[in-house]
Amino acid sequence: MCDNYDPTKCQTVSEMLARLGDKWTVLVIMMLGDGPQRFSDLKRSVVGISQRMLTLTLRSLERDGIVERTVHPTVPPKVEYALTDLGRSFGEPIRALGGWVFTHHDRIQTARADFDRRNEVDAGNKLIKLG
Amino acid sequence: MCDNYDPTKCQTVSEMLARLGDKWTVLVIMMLGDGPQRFSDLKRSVVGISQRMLTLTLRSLERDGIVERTVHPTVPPKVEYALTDLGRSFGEPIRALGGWVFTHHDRIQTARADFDRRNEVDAGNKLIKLG
DNA sequence: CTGCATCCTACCAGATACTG
DNA sequence: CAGTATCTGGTAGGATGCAG
Repeated sequence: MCDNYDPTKCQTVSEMLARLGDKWTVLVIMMLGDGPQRFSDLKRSVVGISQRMLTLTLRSLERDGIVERTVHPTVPPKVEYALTDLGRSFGEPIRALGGWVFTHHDRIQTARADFDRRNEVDAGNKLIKLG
Repeated sequence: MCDNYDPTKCQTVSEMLARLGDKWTVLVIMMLGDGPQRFSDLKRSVVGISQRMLTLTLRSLERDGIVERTVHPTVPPKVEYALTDLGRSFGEPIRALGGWVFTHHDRIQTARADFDRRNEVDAGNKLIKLG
């Protein structure tokens, strides 16, 4: 894909893919798709995420211009996160990918089951050979 | 996204995203997009990949039904890897994502530069405060 | 409430050496 | 040629404690 393109851009593609690959990024983006959210709201809705990971994830997304951070200098502090235009447009290809997995979910599952079954058989054969 | 859907499928979505996130999967899929390739061909074309990682990557993709493995029982051994139909169709959303990054590459880069610049300034302010 | 710093662990990529 | 087996360093990420 990157053969006849700017290698710098391919670098960025890899980076964004790696970003998507981590456990939390997509979940956070999806949550923010419903509208701006406070830090603790996100912490609650993205079940299982640690404070640290939420902070790190949001920082990365903010740096890439996907998410916008707004601090209300009140006490107690209130910080809101929202998708930028860029972030919203990023959601589209992500959803496309999610959609693909949904439609092909069954084929993937059966492929895995078949593979695992074959491997068990192979393991059995190996045992026979060894015995 | 997964709110009103089968949680099992969402699990699969996460898994596939994680798959995409790793360093080599997408590269391998792209290489195979040009047609079937032997193990050592892939090793050569996917620059920097180790034997071990190539094996692992191909096994995962084979398990998910993305890649098909054909052994020719000759000597020396010859093993060919090819995309399945599922694999080829998987390429589409991936390309869509790659395309998105390409088109928005500049915005991402400037967002990052801005963010980093702001942070340097902040760091400077902190130092002033501390001094 | 938000978020940084620190510590600690488990896991994984990479290198190397060996096998059919 | 196409793998497997084993070791090791680096890192992602959770838990905890402190601060503004």
